[in-house]
Amino acid sequence: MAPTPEELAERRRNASREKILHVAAERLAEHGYGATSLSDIAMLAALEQTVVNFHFPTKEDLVEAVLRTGIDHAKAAIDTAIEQLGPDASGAARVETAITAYVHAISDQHHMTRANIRCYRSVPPVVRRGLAVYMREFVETWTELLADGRDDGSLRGDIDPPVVARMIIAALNSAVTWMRSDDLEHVTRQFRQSLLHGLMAP
Amino acid sequence: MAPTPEELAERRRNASREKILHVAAERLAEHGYGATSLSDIAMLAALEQTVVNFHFPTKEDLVEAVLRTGIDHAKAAIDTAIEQLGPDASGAARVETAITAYVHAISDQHHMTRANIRCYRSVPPVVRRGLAVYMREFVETWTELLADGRDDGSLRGDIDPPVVARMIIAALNSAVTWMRSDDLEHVTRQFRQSLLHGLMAP
DNA sequence: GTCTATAGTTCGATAGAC
DNA sequence: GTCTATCGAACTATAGAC
Repeated sequence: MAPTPEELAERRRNASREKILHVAAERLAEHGYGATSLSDIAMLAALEQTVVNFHFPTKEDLVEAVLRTGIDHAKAAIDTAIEQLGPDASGAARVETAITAYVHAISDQHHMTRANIRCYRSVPPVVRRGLAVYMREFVETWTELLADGRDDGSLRGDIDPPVVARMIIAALNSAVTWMRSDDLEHVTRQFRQSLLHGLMAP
Repeated sequence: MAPTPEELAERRRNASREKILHVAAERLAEHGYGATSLSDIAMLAALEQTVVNFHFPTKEDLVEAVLRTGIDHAKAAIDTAIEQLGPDASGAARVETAITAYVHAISDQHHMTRANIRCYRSVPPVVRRGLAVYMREFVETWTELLADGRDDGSLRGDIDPPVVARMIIAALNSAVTWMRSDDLEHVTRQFRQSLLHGLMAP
């Protein structure tokens, strides 16, 4: 059955919308919130600036959509990796897997996740409030992993999960600033070793 | 001897300049670069906006001065603490001391250091370039501490100092976002234990 | 849905009097 | 050194034609 004119219009609308989200993520990840204007995004998407405002009434709406998707992708990457580990894995093994999965998720080509890491703190308060619940859930994913490991005896008994969770996330996030793609495996290994086994000589 | 009119003028100039630096640091640390206008700073300093431009020709000049001082303070805090440790301390002991000193340096009331942590990534490229050499030195301080510890056998032999240095700095920096002043000692202890001894159960 | 034109802000920076 | 007045640039958002 041939698509109706309405269907064609919707496809075109969605195509523009997706294109905008994609280039916005690249631009936000690369240049940050303040240095990303709607005109820049429109130009990179080969559109007029007003078209961007048509799809996203305000800049805040657009940025929030990008960053929220970035959080979802990171969370999904971790969840998937842990599921593949099976239900009998220790807490320590799951934390190790989560570290690997997350560092991979923030490497090149995951623009939305990188945009979130780069821009979350510099975005207007309205946007941050809209994202707060998703970020909280993300932190809680790590907190629960750590608490499970502490309770099953595979992790130290004296760690404070909420504190350590935020420390780990920040440590891993820093890699977006300086990690190159050919460093990925090396950096991931350093992170796993340092965080799980510590810096002290055995 | 009574101060000459020139001396009085200079004192007044320096007082305004210091006041501007102080309130700018508070504002930058609290609201970030994009949400800090020269008018805000002027208002908080009980001055006109043009006076700010008199002391600092551009916003970039002002922000760079604040952030540079913040880096210097952090570096000085670490150097002082390590000196007090004496020349015979192991690399591991020095890293532990540096962690404690740095977390204290980024707690409340150190507005310039907190401004640097909060704003370094969102500041215009010109400013970041002006600060790059100081930041590099700061990272190298940590890199050398880690390399010393690795070489004297107190730290693991397989750590990659530049990678781990940046990881540690990011991990500690994250505390500015969520640490409350009554958490200071608890958080510092968690950081030291997690980073030095790892998360795994012994 | 997209384009042209423009309204309406905000902000950084400058000129000149005192 | 500080104040008054103002310029000019950049950007978000809206109105209306097609």
